[in-house]
Amino acid sequence: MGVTIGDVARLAGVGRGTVSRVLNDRANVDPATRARVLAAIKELDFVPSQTARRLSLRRTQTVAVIVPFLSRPSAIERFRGVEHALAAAGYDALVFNIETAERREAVFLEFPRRERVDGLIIVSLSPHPFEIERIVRSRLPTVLVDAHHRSLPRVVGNDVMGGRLAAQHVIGLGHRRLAFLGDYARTALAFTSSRLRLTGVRSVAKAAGIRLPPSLVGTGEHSRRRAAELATRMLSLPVPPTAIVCASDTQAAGVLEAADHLGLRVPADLSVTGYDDLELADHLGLTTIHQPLFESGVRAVERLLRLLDGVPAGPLREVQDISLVVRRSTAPPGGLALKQEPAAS
Amino acid sequence: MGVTIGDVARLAGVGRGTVSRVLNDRANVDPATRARVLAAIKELDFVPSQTARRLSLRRTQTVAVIVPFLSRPSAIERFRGVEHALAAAGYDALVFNIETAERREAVFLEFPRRERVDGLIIVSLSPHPFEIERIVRSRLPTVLVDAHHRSLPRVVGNDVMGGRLAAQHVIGLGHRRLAFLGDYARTALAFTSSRLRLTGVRSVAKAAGIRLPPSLVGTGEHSRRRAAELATRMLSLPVPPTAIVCASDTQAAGVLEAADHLGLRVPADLSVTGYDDLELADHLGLTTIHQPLFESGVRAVERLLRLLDGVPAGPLREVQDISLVVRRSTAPPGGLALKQEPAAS
DNA sequence: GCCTACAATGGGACCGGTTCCATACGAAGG
DNA sequence: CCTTCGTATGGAACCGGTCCCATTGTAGGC
Repeated sequence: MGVTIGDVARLAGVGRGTVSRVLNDRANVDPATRARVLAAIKELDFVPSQTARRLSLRRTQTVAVIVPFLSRPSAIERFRGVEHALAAAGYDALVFNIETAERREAVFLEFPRRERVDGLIIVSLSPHPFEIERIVRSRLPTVLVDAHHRSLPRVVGNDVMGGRLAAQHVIGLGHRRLAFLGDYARTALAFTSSRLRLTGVRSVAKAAGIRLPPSLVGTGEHSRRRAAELATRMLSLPVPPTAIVCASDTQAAGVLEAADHLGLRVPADLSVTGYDDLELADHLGLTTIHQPLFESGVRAVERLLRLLDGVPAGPLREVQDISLVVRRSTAPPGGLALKQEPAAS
Repeated sequence: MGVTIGDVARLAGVGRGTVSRVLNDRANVDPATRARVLAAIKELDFVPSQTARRLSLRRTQTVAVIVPFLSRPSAIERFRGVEHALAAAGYDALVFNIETAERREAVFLEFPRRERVDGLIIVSLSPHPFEIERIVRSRLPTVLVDAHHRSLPRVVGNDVMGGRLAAQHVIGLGHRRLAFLGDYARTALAFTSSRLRLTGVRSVAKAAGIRLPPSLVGTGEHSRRRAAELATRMLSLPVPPTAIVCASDTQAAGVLEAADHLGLRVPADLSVTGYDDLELADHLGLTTIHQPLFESGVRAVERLLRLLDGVPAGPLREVQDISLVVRRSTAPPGGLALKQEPAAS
C-alpha cells in the first residue's frame, strides 16, 4: 500500500532515480545495484503507483471504448476483441455503454474534455458531424469499428459487398421477388451498416432486372419481435416475396418466426438470409454472411496502438473480408424442396 | 490541454487554493471571487486533470468490473446494470473480461496489487479461496454479483428457491419423472448458481417422493449445443423424463432443439423450464424463472459505493426476489394438450 | 476605539512517480 | 601520472491537483 519508490531507494541504499531506472528496465544500471534494488522491491512488496506514473508521464495507459451493447450481439463480439487486444497490450479498457440518446449525448459531449484516456475506440456507432468535430478538435487518437466517417481511421466490414453476396445467392437460386429487412435509419443510435447492405442488395437486383418496391423494403427497430412484425406484413402481401434478405441474424430469426406462424416452410416456401453468422445462425440453420467480428476489434486496437506510437496509420479505411455461409434457410423458389447441394457460388 | 489550475488562478488574480475551492464547490468563497474564477475557467476552457486529482486525493474514481462475458447473456445484462449505476455515480468502469483460465489467473493475481481502482465488482464468477484471500488482504472494497463467498458482500438471486419454483411447477402439473440439466461444476470458470438450482429441485422432488437418478441429472459446458446433446441422451433413455428443468434459458433452448429433432412436441410430450427470463425465453414461449439481472448490477454498485463511503454495508448477503413465469413450454404430462391456464401457484 | 473571532484568501508542502543535470568514479590513452 | 571520456548514480525539479496553515481584513462586542 503505502510503500513508495523512496522507501525502496532507502532500503537499497540508492537514489530514487536509480530505482526508477530499474523499474523501467533502462540501461546503464550496474547489475549489482539492480539486484539490490530488485531485492528491496521484493522485500517491501512494492508496487508502483499507476496514478503517479500517469501524472508524470502524461499518459494514462487507458483506452475508452464506446459501444452500444444491448442492441446487438455483434457489438458485444466486437467489444470482446477490443478488450482482448487491449489487455494483451497492457492497456486498460474504460467502457461507456450507450443505449439512450441522452447517454450518448452526455458521453460524447463530456468525453473528449477529459484527459483520462490515451485513445478512443467507438464500436458500431457512427458519430454525428459535431461529435466528430469535438473528437478531432480534442486530438484524441480514435478508431472506429463498424462505423463510418471520412476523416477517422476505421475498421469496417464490406457491407455493400455483403448485401451483394446475399442477393446474388438468392437470385442465383432463381428468386425474382425478393425483400430486404433491416434497421430503421433515423434514430439517435442508427447503425449505418444496414443501409449499406441494402445498397448492395439493390445494385445486384438492378443488374438482374429485379425491382425492389418500397413494400418489400422493411426497416424498423433492431429486434427479433419487430422483424417478425415487418416480415408478417410483407408475407401477407398479395404477391409476397419468395426470399427475404436481412441485415442481421437477429432479424432473420424474427423472419423465421413469422414464417412459422404463417405456416410457411423454410426454405421450401421462403428463403431467408441473415448477417453476422452468430451462434444463433448455426442453430437455426440460417444462410448468412460471415464477418470477423472479434477480429475487427483486435484490428482496431492494433491500429490505435500504432496511432499512439505516432506511426502513420496507413489507409484510413480498412475493410475486412466477408463470406457467404450457406445453410438450410435458402433454396430455389416455388417449393422445389430438393435436397440442397452447396451451390458453386 | 495544457491549461492548469495555476493558469486559471493567474488569470482570475487569485491563488491556486481558491480555484480548487471553487472547483470543488467548497464553502467560504466570496461570490464575486467565485464568479471571477468561473469566468477564467470558461475563458481558458480549463478542464481539471483527473490524474493529478487522483494522485492528490489518493482515490481513482474508478471501479474494476470482472465479468465472464461471452459465456452468458445473463452476465452481460448484469454488467449493463453495473455500468449504468457506476456512470450515474460518476465512476468509471474498468472492464476485465474473463474467458479462459489463464486470463482469470492473470487478472486475479495481478489485480489487487494495483492501486488503480477504488473498488471491485465481480460478476457471475465465484472466486477461489486463495483469490478471496488476496482480495481481502489487499483491502480492496469488493462486491460480488451472482457469486458466493461467506466473507464478501454479495448480491445474489435465490437460486435454491428458483430451483424449487421450477420443480414445484412441473410437479404440480403432474410430472413424476423429471430431469435437471445444468452447468458442469468443475471448471475454472464454474458458475455456482447451477448447483444451487439443482439443490432446490432436489429438495422439492424429495418432498414429493420423486427420485432424481444420475442419468436424469446432466451437466456440461454452458452452451445450447451441449445442452441439446445432453437432452438427446436423456430423452433416448428407456424411460425418458417428461419434464426437464434447466439451469438457464440458453440450455432450455438446446433442449427444445433436441426435442424437435426427436419429434417430441413441447409441451405435449415434454415440459421444459429455463432460467433468467431472457428475451429468448419470450420468443420461445419458455416457462422460466425471472430474476432482476440488470437490477442486481445496480444494487451491487449501490452497496459498493456505500462501502467506499465507509458506511457499514449491512448484511453481507443480499438476496433478490425471483418469480416463475409460465409460458407455453410446460403442461401436464402424457399428451394432455389442454389449453394452458395460468395455474394458481 | 480596541480586541476578538471568523470569513476569505495566498501559497507551501505534498501525493509518487519520471527526467535531467551535475557529480563521482574508473578505465583507457598519451 | 595526468587527462579524457563514458558509465553509474544521487537528487532537484516537475507533472497538476488538494490540503492546511498563516495572513489579511472586517464585522461585532465591550
